Parts: sequence; C-alpha cells; structure tokens
Amino acid sequence: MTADKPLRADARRKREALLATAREVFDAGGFFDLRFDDFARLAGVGTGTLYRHFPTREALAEAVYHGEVAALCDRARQLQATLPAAEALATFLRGMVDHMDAHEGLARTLSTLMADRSGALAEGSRALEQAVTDLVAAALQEGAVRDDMDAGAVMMALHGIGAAHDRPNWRAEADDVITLVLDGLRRPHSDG
Amino acid sequence: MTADKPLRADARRKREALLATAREVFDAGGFFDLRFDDFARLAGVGTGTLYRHFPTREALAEAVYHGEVAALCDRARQLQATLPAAEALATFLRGMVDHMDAHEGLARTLSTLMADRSGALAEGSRALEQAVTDLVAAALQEGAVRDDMDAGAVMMALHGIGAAHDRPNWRAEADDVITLVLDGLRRPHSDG
DNA sequence: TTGACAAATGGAGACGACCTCCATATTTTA
DNA sequence: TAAAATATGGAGGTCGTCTCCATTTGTCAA
Repeated sequence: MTADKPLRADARRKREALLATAREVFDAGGFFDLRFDDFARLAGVGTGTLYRHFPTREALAEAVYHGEVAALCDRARQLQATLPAAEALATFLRGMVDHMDAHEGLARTLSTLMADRSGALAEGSRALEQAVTDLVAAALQEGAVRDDMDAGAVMMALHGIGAAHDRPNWRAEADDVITLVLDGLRRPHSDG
Repeated sequence: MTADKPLRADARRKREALLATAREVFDAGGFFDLRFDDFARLAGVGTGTLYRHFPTREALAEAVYHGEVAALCDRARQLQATLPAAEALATFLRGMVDHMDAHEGLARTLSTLMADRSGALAEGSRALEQAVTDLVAAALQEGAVRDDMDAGAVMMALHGIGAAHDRPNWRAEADDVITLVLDGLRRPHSDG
C-alpha cells in the first residue's frame, strides 16, 4: 500500500517546512480558512511544491494529524489490552470527545476526512474506524453489548459530534451523545 | 421577522422558475455539484436575478425544502397529539431516516443547513430543532425518558446521520443510530 | 572533483466558480 | 399614457485553485 519512496534531501526539508507551518496554523485555529496557496508562501516554498507534496487541503490535514490519529489508535489498543472491553470502549469514546474539545482542529479534520466524498477514505480515517470496530467487537465477544449492531453506528455518531462542532452547547451535547450510545449499546430493556 | 414583501409579478414568476429548476435538480441528486450560476441558465433567468432571490446556495436549498421541512414539523406535532410521547418521538425519528433515504437531497440539505457556520441558523433548521425539542420535552414530562439529557444530543445524532450520507452502509447504520439513541434515552440500567 | 542524470523547485498564469454592477426592460401607479 | 418604482440579465471583476515547464538542486559513478 504505502510504497516506500526514498525522498531526496531537499524534498524532505520542504515537506517538513510545510508540515510545521500547517501545524502552527492548525493550533491557531485558522487551518480551514487560510488560502491553500498561502501555506506555501508561509512555509517559504513555491505553490507547485506544496501541491506536489499535498495534492489537497485534506491530504495536508491528514498528514498533520497523522501522528495524533495514530496515537488515538494506539490508545485504543492499549485500553483494549488493559480494561474490560465495555470499559475500554467507553473510555476511548470519552477520550475522543476530550481530544476534539482540546484541539478544535481535530474535530473539523475528522469530520472533513470522514465526509470526504472522494471515495477513497483517507488512511487515518480508515485506521480510526478499524480501532473502533475492534473495540466494539471485543465488547461484543465479552457479551457486554447487544449483538444486533456493529461499529458503523458508533462511527456515525462520532461523525455527528465532529460535524456539529460549532453548536453553542457542543461539549455537553457531545458528552450526551456518547452517553446515549453507550447506554443504548447495552442489552436493551426487555419490556420493548 | 419575515417582513411581507409584495413581490412584483415578473419577480414572482422568475422566483418560481428558479425553485422549479432547483427542485428538479434536487430530485436528480445533482444539487450540490452543479455550478450555482447554472441554476440561472437552466431556469432561463440571469445570474443577477438568481442572486437577488437566493443570495447563497444554502438559501436556495432551504427554500426548496421549506415545504418539506414544514411538513416534517407538522408531522411531529400530529404524532405528538395522537401517540404516547415516547412512541411519537420514535416514530418521528424513524420517519426522518425514511425521508432522508427516499430523498437523497434532504440528508445533504439538512446537514448543510445545520453545519451552516454563518451563525444565523436557517429558519427551517431552527423549526426542525424546535419540533424535536418539543417531542423530547413531552416524553420527559410523561416520564418515558431520562431527565439528564436534552434534545441537543438527538439533533447531533441526526446531524451525524445526515452528514454521513455517503457511507456505503448508510441506511442500516442510520437505523442503528436511531435505535441506540432511543434505547439510550430510556432510564439507564441501574447496574451501572 | 566532475560530469551527467534524475529529482525537485517555484511562480506565472490558466482556469473556473462566485458574485456585483448598472444600463435596460417591465410593472405599477396616478 | 407618462412617470416612478421595481426587477432583469449577463458582461466582467475578483479570488481561490491548480498546472506547467524552464530552471535549480541533489545524487552517484567514474
């Protein structure tokens, strides 16, 4: 999949400069409002170079958050290894909301990556979905969650949380969505 | 709020033509891919006229779905008047998914309207949120749902469903999200 | 070191979508 | 019917996005 490409020295340097600039802009919150060309100017490279390294704004966003998303996935695996499955899932989902809350850009990025209509799901997005799928599967095997549902619904809920990041009461509502999902995932009442 | 503006005869005619064209494109599924200018050409009006009547694509989308959204709100009120509150809420949410499934454009529109970062929430979106808020409040008063949660979480979940409309397994996942939300909304198990 | 080849650069300018402006046309009013 | 008010349309300005290719930079073998 990820064919190794021995990058030339200057190429690697420019690429790093672009990423560094993008990270700064991300932290400042202006990533999605800045002209794409300006990343180049800010990083001191030409526009052509920018586009060769990152064909789209989404590609750049993904690269910026590549580490962060990988960390989230690691965290998922770690939780899964050390906690009962249901608890691992809950902790992970709560942690996702924390992350989105702390890094405004992450919510925007995730929702952008997930909504990517270009078909090919970005690697980070796919990895994240796999992590959630594993967590849910483990909880299922443990008998902690109902068996008529898969991880897609959870992804969709996360998607909603990310996409709605500008709602006035976002944090509280996001926590509520997670609570609803987690409570809903247990065996439903038998009085239905 | 909505100041009555006696529209001139030709103005009303052009407006209607634009709406008719937009409806057709909506049903064909191409609304969000078509150049905004082309709505004008297709409807046989000038671009200036298009922009005077509908300053943005979102405004046009809202106008197209004004009737549909109003119908959804009416339906919510009607369900609320004829069914136990919890059942009314469930039926309404299921119906929303049906609607989004049947009219591909509606999901896209709702998610676009809700995500509208321009601050001022469009009228249709606000009306819909009010309808959901009322349904949840009624269910709460009836004691059918937990009391530590409001309608915002439900809106967020709907948002996620709409925003994720291009997921391969959308329909099943959307139904699952609704199920999770509804089951989660009941009193949680006491073994937590 | 040097020559030759491959890899990468940068930025001018093509392109395309969005939107404005105003001379002209249509409707309404008196 | 004439004047005033209202609406039209589309040429063209603006602004991001993205491409193209002449030039520069790095690599490697001799």
